[in-house]
Amino acid sequence: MCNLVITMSKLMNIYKKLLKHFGRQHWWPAETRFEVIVGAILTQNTSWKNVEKAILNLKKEKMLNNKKIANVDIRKLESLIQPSGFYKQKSERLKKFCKYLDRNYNSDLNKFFNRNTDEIRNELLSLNGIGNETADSILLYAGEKLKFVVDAYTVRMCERTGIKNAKKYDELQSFFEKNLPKNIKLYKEFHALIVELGKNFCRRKPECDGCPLKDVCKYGSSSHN
DNA sequence: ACCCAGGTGGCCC
DNA sequence: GGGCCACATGGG
Repeated sequence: MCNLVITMSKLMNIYKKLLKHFGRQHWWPAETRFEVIVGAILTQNTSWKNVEKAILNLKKEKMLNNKKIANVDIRKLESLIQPSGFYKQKSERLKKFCKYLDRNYNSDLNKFFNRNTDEIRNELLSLNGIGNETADSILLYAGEKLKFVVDAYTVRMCERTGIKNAKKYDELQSFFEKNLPKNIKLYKEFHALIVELGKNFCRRKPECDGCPLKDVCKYGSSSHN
């Protein structure tokens, strides 16, 4: 019981440091929840800048719409999302998702999300091209569900601060979900901040100069940098 | 000339 | 259940 309280405050301490240093991130950057879903699929192992170009192409062609993508010629879709990389598999997977949503929910995201979170999650995971992180990004940022998103930056941050040593997705996710207040806005902001941290400081080699977690990181205190 | 991006699935052992 | 690998574009 006492350990739980300590871990909670440690996590919130990290959150506060990140928020103070980077400010609010305003995630997810999208106008609709369908746009969130498209972005979540396109950004897999890809920089957001490239995804923005792809989404802009879809918008210019008025193609950012579930029924339209479900019925578009695959070559056309490939050419529009080409800047986001892996465009052949991404176009196929995106189209399959849209077809699935159209067939089973008449392309209605309200129907799709208006169910038990675990049920939606399992359904998302059953679709080709949607793994843990994409599914949870969709649940949290498009569906407003209480699901913490874990990514490679999260694993790295936890390892370096020593707050939790775990590599398995589910293990790390439940760690955050157990030790954080059940607050969707907090989940959204924390994940976004961890990504921002990772982009700036937590790369392969420790770069601790100016890092907001320097004083709680095993690389931050002495010999490194 | 590397290395990395807001990962995932397939194949092998 | 883990360790590789392909997938593709664009930026540092």
